[in-house]
Amino acid sequence: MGSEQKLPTVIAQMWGRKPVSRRGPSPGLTLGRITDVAIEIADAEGLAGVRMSSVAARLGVSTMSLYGYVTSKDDLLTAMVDAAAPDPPEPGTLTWREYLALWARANRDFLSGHPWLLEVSPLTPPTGPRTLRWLDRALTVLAGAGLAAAEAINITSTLSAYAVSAATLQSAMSGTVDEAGPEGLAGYTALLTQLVDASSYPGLAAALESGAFGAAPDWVEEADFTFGLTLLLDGIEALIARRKETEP
Amino acid sequence: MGSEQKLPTVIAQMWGRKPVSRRGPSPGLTLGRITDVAIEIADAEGLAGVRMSSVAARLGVSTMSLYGYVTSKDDLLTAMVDAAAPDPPEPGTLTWREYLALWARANRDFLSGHPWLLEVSPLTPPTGPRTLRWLDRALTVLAGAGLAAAEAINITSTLSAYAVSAATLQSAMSGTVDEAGPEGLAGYTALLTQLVDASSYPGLAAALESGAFGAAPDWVEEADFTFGLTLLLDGIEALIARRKETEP
DNA sequence: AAGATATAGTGTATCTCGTACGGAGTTAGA
DNA sequence: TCTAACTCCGTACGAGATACACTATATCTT
Repeated sequence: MGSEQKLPTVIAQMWGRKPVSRRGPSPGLTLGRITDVAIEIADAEGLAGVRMSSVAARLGVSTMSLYGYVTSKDDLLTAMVDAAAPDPPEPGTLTWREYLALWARANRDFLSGHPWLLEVSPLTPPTGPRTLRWLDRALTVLAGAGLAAAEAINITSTLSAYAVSAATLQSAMSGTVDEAGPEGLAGYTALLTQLVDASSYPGLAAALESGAFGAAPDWVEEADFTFGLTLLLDGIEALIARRKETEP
Repeated sequence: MGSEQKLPTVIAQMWGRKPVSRRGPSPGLTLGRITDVAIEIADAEGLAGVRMSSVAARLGVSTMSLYGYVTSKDDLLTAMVDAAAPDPPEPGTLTWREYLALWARANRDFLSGHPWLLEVSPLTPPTGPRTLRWLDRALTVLAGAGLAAAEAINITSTLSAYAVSAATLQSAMSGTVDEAGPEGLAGYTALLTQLVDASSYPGLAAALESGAFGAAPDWVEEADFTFGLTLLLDGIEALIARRKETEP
C-alpha cells in the first residue's frame, strides 16, 4: 500500500515512532521527560513560565539540546497537551448516559486542573495517543447506543466543547486577585453593574438585578455544570430514541 | 452610590469613557481606528501579523504612539475582539427557538470570518459593548421564554461554546495547505488512519472505516452544525416545557 | 583496529518584539 | 506669559526563540 505519509515530527514522537538509529551517543532525554517537566512548570507558574530555557534548566541541559527532541516550542506545547491528559474513565458496565456524564465531568476536571490547557487552542482536533483515547471511548459508547459514526463524532465534540466552556468559566471566575483587582466573579459582576444600563442591555440588567451573577460557591458551579450537561444528554437521549424507533 | 471602581483602562476606552481633558494637542487617533486597522491585518495575515509596529506603520504613526491609546498589546487584542463582533441579530418576531438558532449560527459565522478570534481566549466572559450585546440579546429572549436568569446564562454560554467549537473545527478542517502537508480534513483522516489500530482504538477505527471522517463539503458541515444545534435546542425546549408546567 | 558516519549536546550569535524612558513640540488655562 | 497636561517620537533595553557551527561520542564498515 505504501501510503506511508511522512508524519509531522512531534506526532511521530508522541507515538513513539522514532526511526531508532544506532549510531552516535544515545539520547539522554525523552520527549516524555521533557513534557513532564514542562507541565510541572506550567502548573506552577502558568504557561508564561514555560520557556525553552526554563524547561532546559530544570532538566539540567542546555536550551538548545531540547531542539533535538522538538522542532519548535509549538511542538513542545502540542506534546504537553497530550501528555497532560489522563486516561479517560473506563466504560465498565455503565449506560451510555452515565458514561458520557462521567466522561464530560472528568474532561472538565482535568482541564480545571491544568488551566493553561485552555490557552493552548483547546478545541483543535486531537492528534496524540492520550487525547485520541478520550475520543475513542466516547465514540465506542455512542456506537454501542446505536448512533452512526458521524453523529457520534458530532456529539463528542459538542460535549467536549461544553467541558471546555465550563472549565474556562470556572477558571475565569475563580480569578486569583492578581493585579488591578477586577478579576474573578465578584469583580466581573461589579464591572457589569457599572457598564450596563437597562435601556441598552435590558436582559443583562435584569439578570444582574436578579442576582444571577451573584457569588457562586463551588457547589453551585457543580450544579450549573450538571444542569447544562443534563440538557445535552436529554437531547442525545431523544436522538437515540428516534434511532431505535427507526431500526429496532 | 459612589461605588465607582476604577475601570481597567481598555475597558473604559472601549466604552468611550475617557476622562476628556482639554489640555495639550488633541489625539490624532481613536481606539476604533487602531482596532480597525489591527483587525484588517489579522484578517489578512493572521494574528502573528499583528505587531505594534505593523499596526502603527499602517496608521502612519510611530510604534510608541499606540501606547497613548492602549496600555499593552494584550489590551489591543481585547479591544480587537470586541470591535470585530458585529451587531447580533434582531429578535424581531422570532420564537425563542428560531432566534437562538439564528444567534448561534451568526455567532459561528463571525468567528469563521475572523479565525484569529479563536486564538484569543474565545471563551472568556465578554467585557465590551458589542460582545455584551450578544449576551444581552440571548438573555432577553430566554427570559421571555420563562427561564430564570441563572439558567439563561448557563444556556447562553453553552451555545456560545458550541459556536466556538464549530468554528474551530471548520477552521482546522479547511486547513489551507501550508507547510508540510497534513493539514485539513483529508490530512487529518490520513493521519488517523496511520496511527490508529483497531485493538487500542476500536471506536475510532470503526468510525474511520465507516468513512464518517470522509470529505465534508460545505453543505455537510452545515448539516453537522444544524444537527448539534438541534440537540441543544431540544434540551432547552424540554427545560422550558418543564418550567411552563410548574408555574403556568 | 581505523576510518567513516550519524547523532547528541553546547555556546554563541541573531533576529524579532514588546515596551520603558526621556525629550520636543503643542495647546488651553492661569 | 508661564505652566500644566498632553501627544507623539527616537532610542535603548531586554526577553525569548532559534540558526549555525563545533565538539564529543558511539556504532558500522572495511
